[in-house]
Amino acid sequence: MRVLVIDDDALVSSSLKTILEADPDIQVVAIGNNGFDAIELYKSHRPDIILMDIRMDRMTGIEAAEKIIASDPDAKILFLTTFSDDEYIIKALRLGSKGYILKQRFDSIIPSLKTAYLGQNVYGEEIIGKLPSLLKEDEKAGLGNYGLTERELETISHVAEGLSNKEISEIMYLSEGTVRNYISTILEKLELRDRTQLAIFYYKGITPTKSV
Amino acid sequence: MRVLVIDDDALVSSSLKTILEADPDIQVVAIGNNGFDAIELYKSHRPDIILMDIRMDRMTGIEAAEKIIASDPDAKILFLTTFSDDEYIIKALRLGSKGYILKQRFDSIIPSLKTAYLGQNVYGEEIIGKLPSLLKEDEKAGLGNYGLTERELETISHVAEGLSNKEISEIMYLSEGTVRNYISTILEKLELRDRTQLAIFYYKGITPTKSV
DNA sequence: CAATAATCATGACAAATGTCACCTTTTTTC
DNA sequence: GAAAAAAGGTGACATTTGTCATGATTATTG
Repeated sequence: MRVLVIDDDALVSSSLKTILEADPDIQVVAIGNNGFDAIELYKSHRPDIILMDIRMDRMTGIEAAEKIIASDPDAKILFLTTFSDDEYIIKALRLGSKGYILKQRFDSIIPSLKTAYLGQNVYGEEIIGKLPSLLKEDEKAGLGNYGLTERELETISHVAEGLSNKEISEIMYLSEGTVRNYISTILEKLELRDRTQLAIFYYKGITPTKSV
Repeated sequence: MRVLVIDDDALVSSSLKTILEADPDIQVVAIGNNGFDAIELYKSHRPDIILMDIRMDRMTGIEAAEKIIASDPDAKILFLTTFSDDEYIIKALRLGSKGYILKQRFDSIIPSLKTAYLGQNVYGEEIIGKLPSLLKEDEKAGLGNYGLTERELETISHVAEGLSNKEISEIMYLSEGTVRNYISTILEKLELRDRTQLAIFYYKGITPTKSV
């Protein structure tokens, strides 16, 4: 099985490579750091399956997957993420991608890859638990465990890039006040105190206030 | 070889376990998430070697190592870190620990462990390059690539925990104004703009201002 | 159709943050 | 021993941030 690994964290992608290649059935044909890499490396290497992070700088894994599937509808893509966000799950499912795993379950990656290789869908345990309610609610409120909206999610990613409210407002074509309001409600929903904790949460997946 | 793995990031520690146990010579006897765990688990399991992250919540790997070595001078400890900080290298060397690796070089961990097990010191490539200049300057300016002082480093770790200036000042027994001054100089040294970028830098090792 | 949710906006206000200038006391280093 | 660096501090100031109340518009859903 020839695998393409995409993750913007070099630590994660290199450790994935090591873990995967410990299995004789698996060969990591290339490693990329972003959505652009994913598209290019898929074209040039034609791997059997792509193992890709959802959240990455600039182009998200979902966006990259859309483009890859547009060029090859049979592409098999397995997503990884720290941020257990329902919105992404639905998006990934809609893409017709081969499944969705959480990063937390690192040791289940190889069996999941093999299952996906056979054309079967794979979901992490947390996902399976949520699936019924997700399907029942269908499109409706597919906006994450924390009830975050589309725009709020976008805002978070910019906070996690270290941008100021003003900068975010310019990028998102909003007033600075709106950005402030968005962040205020995000913080309330996530039970965080300030943007720094939000950035930490984004990357670490933990809420500092709860642990302290 | 019986190994104890300590890392506050569950993703890292679980993937380390997977990587290490792929080798028939290695057995991971326990996993811990912080310095306290390290001390307790070392006592109860008496592993041949400890593989430990340097930067962790509350107690750093260095502090934990000090305590472990105090109780067992023959303890073998291999450090991991993302933050390639000279200050830590010197501290680790001074401890008489068995070496120092950077997280970046994930695939070199097993050979490094085996080398350390034999009682030999191990250093990552980046360290070897720096070693001469470090030794030449001896104690002098062992304060990191960015010229950060001891207290500044401490302050950074608290910012990365999502604490406010006031909270940091209470923990460090300083006035809030001093904490603000520290952070101000840290930001200047690291060419960052605010504490959120600092937290991002701490975890990602990149400076948002430079990349944007 | 009515209710709800999402999106976007203002203005006002308090609190937190970051900067600056300036100062003292120890340690370290040359 | 003088100079420099580290550690700690104060007060003032501008800016940023986060909160709140309140309101408008547009989709969406029951």
